[in-house]
Amino acid sequence: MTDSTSPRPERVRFAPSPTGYLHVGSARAALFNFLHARHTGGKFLLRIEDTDLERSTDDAVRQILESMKWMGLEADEPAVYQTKRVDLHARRLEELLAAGKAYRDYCPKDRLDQLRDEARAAGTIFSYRETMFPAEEALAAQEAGAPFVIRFRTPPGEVTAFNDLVYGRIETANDAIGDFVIARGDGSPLYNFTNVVDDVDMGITLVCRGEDHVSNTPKQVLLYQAFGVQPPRFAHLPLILGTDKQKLSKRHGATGVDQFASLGILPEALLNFLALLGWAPSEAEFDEVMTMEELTKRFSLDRVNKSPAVFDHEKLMWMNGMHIRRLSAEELVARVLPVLAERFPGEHVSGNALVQGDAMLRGVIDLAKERCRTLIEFGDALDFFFAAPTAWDDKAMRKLLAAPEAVERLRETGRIIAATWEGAVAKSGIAGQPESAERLEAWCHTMEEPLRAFSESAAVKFGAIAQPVRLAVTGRTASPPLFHGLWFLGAEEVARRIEACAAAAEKLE
RNA sequence: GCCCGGUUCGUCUAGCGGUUUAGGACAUCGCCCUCUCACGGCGAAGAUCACGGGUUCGAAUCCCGUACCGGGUACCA
Repeated sequence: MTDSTSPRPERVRFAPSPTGYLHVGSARAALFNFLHARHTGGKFLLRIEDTDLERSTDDAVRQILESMKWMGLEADEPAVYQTKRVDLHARRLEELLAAGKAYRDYCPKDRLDQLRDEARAAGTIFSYRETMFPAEEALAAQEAGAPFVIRFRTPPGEVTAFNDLVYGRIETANDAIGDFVIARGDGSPLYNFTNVVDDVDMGITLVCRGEDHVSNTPKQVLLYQAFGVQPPRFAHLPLILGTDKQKLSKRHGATGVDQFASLGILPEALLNFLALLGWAPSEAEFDEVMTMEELTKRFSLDRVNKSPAVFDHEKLMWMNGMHIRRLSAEELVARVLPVLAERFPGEHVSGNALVQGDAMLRGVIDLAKERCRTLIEFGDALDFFFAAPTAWDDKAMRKLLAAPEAVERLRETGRIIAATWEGAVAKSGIAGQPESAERLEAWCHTMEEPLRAFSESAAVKFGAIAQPVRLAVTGRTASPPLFHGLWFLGAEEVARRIEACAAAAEKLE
């Protein structure tokens, strides 16, 4: 069995241009490179392509680095900054010039535009050749010290091809490529050139990047040939689209890695989701929720799809919930705590009267983990632990507590809870802290018994007893398990909230 | 315009000439679990495999054309 991607340790790189935040499409390219490197036991490198001084910013560099770190996709070697390698680029440029593989082109811009227009009018592709600018004019321009660019002298008549790991063999006629510009008039090198020079210098063996680069690839292959080196292998990745099948952009919602972080998305969930956009393991049925270890083990570039994929935000949310539930209790607390601290500032988060200490916090967070799809949602689900409700769901109030006998039943329920409390503590062996889930469980059962009895004697369903209490205590009809919540809140607080709600119900109109 | 690429349930996908009444996942709907909401379990609905021609005993799978979508067409990356 020959596997084209597993045995040889590969040196790959992620090469973003720092013109903004890290887009999820780029993040996926980074991820695929990372997975491939790990899968083959190779190296994952980072190169900042900042040769466009107009658009590159330090802030973008910082932001990209931060996002990469957040995702855990850190490079195995120090990041390479292209602007710091001007000497190397200049040297390579001089080599090409000296070998006659590149030349100074003096054709003025308006002349170029004219040629382009002519080609378009004729319905053919425009590809520049040095013969298009008469030699004598070029000589005159040179002597006059006119501006020029440096172009690669593309061998005419040939076909340049490469075998893409994803798209297969792609052939391009050199005459459709033409003599492309590799350096600006001021001598600063351009993308296709620096890309090749640096990939050669960094010993890159496989280039994996977005599909928008396929048309650049033949030019790069030509450059590799000009330098007399074997081109790396190539793998291009299909684009990520929005729900309207257009290229994913800001108007589709979050597109930046940093935005997903602040939405309460776990990096492992984002990565897992992104991995499954355009790639799938070989089994027809498999658990889609995977760790990086599992992804690394199963990942293979030759199973990447050719067609673009729509970014399904709903599925990301589901996957995030799955990853939240798979986190250990300690890990979960560590992730949720900052969210809670920001949402409920001050002494409330740890050591206040309602939620005391980390053990309490941990217990309370655990109550919500099955109902939260993002870290942010923990704040929504647990808000009543940090402050008593100031208002109760109006629809529920009218449905549950409109009748005077219903309000009286709520008060009676409150009295039963208060009366049962201490006995339940004693019987369950639970003290001030939730030392064990078993004891808390026992406390809940002991508390539940007399309320069950009450519902029977009152000839109402148990829900008719529990729901009003839930409403009183949380302000809502949906919450984490009621009895667990009561215990964390404490007897006095529960009593206070029940009375406040009952009083409000009486004023209902 | 020209060059290149893509097209399987709403979405992500499995499928590489017969094992397919096209499998799984998200979302949707129903049932179960149940103090609510979730989680979990079970089930349903959902794809004339873009369309039209071929090749073949046989095609979602191979070939050609058309349509639609996308990428590129820079002294950007």
